[in-house]
Amino acid sequence: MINGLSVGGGQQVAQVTPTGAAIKLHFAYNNSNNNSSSNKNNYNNLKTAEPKMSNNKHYAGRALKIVEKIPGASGVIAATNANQGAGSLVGFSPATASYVSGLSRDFLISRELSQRSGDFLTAAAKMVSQMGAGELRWMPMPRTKDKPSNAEAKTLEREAHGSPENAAKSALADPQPQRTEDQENAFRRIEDVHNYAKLQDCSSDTDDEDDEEEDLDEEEEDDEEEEEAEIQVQLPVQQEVTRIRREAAEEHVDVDVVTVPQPEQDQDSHQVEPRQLQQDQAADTTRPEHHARRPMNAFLIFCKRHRGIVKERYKTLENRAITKILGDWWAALDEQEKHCFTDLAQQNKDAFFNANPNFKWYKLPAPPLRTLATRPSNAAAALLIPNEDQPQQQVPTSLQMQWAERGEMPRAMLRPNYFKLADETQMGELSSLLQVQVQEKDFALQQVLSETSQFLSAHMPGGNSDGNGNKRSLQDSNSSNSSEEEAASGSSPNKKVKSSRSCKGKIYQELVNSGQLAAIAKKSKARSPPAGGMGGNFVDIPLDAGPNTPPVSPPERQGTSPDSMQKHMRSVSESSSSGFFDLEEKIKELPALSLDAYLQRKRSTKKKKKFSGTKKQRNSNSTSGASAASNATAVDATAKGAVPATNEHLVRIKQQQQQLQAVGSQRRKARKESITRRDVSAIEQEVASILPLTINGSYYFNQSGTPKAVNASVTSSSASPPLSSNSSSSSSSLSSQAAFDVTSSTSDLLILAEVAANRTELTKSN
DNA sequence: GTGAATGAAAT
DNA sequence: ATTTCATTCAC
Repeated sequence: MINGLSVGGGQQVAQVTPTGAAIKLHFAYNNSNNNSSSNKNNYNNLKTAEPKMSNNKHYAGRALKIVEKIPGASGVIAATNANQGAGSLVGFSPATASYVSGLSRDFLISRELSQRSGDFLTAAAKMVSQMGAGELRWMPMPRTKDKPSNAEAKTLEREAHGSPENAAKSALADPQPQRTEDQENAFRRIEDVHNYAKLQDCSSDTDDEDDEEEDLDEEEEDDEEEEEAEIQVQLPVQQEVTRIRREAAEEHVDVDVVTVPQPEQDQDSHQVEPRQLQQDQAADTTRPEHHARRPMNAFLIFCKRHRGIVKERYKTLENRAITKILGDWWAALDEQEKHCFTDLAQQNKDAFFNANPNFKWYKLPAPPLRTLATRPSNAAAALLIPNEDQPQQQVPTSLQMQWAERGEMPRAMLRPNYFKLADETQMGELSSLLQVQVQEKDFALQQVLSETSQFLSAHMPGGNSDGNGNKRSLQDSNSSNSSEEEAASGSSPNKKVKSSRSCKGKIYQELVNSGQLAAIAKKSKARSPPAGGMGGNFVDIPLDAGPNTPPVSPPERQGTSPDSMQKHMRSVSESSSSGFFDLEEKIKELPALSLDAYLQRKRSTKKKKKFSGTKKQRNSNSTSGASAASNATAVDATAKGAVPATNEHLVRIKQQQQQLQAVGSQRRKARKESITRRDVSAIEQEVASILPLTINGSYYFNQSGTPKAVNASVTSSSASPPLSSNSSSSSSSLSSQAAFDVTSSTSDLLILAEVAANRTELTKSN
């Protein structure tokens, strides 16, 4: 049997929008684990089912999909008909193609149904014959999903039309169909579809469709019960099927193609054609429509810009703790300081909405949560990892993010594609159509690419320079898809270009050459003088400064640093793709605020507060009690064991801390229980238990005590003067403050983090 | 209440 | 493999 494609494999869908002009191809790769093992079974017998249609009119816009499954290949192919007779595309995944002996390896066909029905049919017939009717499936294109929970789009099948299909259906349904009949039926179906397409004139299904589709979402809602059973059976399969976006309908011209690479696929496929660009765009296929992500607000931008900085300094802090610090830091900023962030946020927002006029803050079913894997950073990482020399940890690049948005995109990038159009000869109008549509956008892209290619050829003697800028560009384009904006709006669907890491350098260079990066390059150079001495709060921190990655000197970046390259690339690509608003880049460009300045400020604030007497106490009750314990200063203890460097650091922090005190934001909510074991609170507790800290001028007490077994080392540490040398030590107020917020103040956090870190190290050493 | 970024940790 | 968390902000 054809066991199928791994469900997890990939999904590919070709969709033609009703309007003649609009052709939408969607290939989605289904990353999500395919859960149900049952899927396999389902695949084993592909059946053709008749799609149900509640309304013809709805149906009108809808294309039928033929889904095919190939052993070993996860690909699903869907063919849709354009009702209007515009064109329908049928895509065969390479794997499929190969599978079908009769077809050429890369056989992808797209054509207008009406005009080239013959070819289409022929191809279909071949497929059928090869695969057996059982393997063909008709599917409606609706993008409905039944539940948000199911990330995968589920396609409901609907009746294309007509009764005749039932027979066919039943036949097809038969698990062990006989070839001839099945084939016959399949063939017939195709024909019907074809005819239907011709007849139908759906002018536009857009809005209506949506509604309709929603209805469809509920499987059970369909009137026809009869088919229910079968549908359900197929359901799993359907799930796998990529959801096609309807958006295309809205945008007639828009061509959206998403390709999902299949593992096996060969590479040669990368073609330089515009389509790939398109593919990028569609990336998220699986996702619900609005996949554009909300624009980041000022704070998030700030976080993005500074998280790495904070993290670098407090390596041991948990991300959440860092977030807290960032929050606090943010709160400490004054309007002016915030201005650049707020301003950028606003710009971004404007650009975003510009690009995605239809974006709704709250959209339909919320898109499935992004999983770690799908997260921008991760996704990118995954992609990049293979080659990456340097892990890019820091700020997820915009590319990553974008990829993440699209989810599957990355893979697509990696594996060049899968969805190719058939030979141009065969493609006929399709390609021209695509090109036309894409043309404009591509143009800009092409320019950039060409530059890049030139650059490459000039500078990269290595095999890279294929001389064909296009290719490269195409690849790049695949990956690229940038900004959210694009995704949703489709405003610049085609353009997004992102390069896979291999091209980073090139891209970067391109950008530089093109002048887009010039500004950046300059900046970086400017920054190069490490001396940090900018007086104000702003610090020159290399953008990249990530916890692990040492700041990259400008030269490096330009030259070869993969990371930097990547980032730049990204930004470049983004910018080009997204209408030139490159948030990522802009964020990088933003001056980093000085953490020290912030700390300083904190101190002073604290002092003031101190004087004032009570501070805010927002503490929630946290129980974390630190045991009263000893007086030894934690710091010292830790210091001993700890790495020297850390020590100093610690000390410094202590001091700061002492002074800092006041800052904690009042607004913070009580901390929720943390799930993490080693979460900040835990750290705090430990620390507390171990050392009676004076934080923020007050001592922490534990109420309940249980000092945790502290490391011997720590304990052992002699009591040395309290952290603070100064005022803090004092005391103060044991009492009231004693209750420190569960969420320790940021400053406390910092200290605690240090301590914890040291402690950890000590432990290790022990 | 949601999700935008982030990434470790929990599930 | 997914969800939680911690933050702020805009809806």
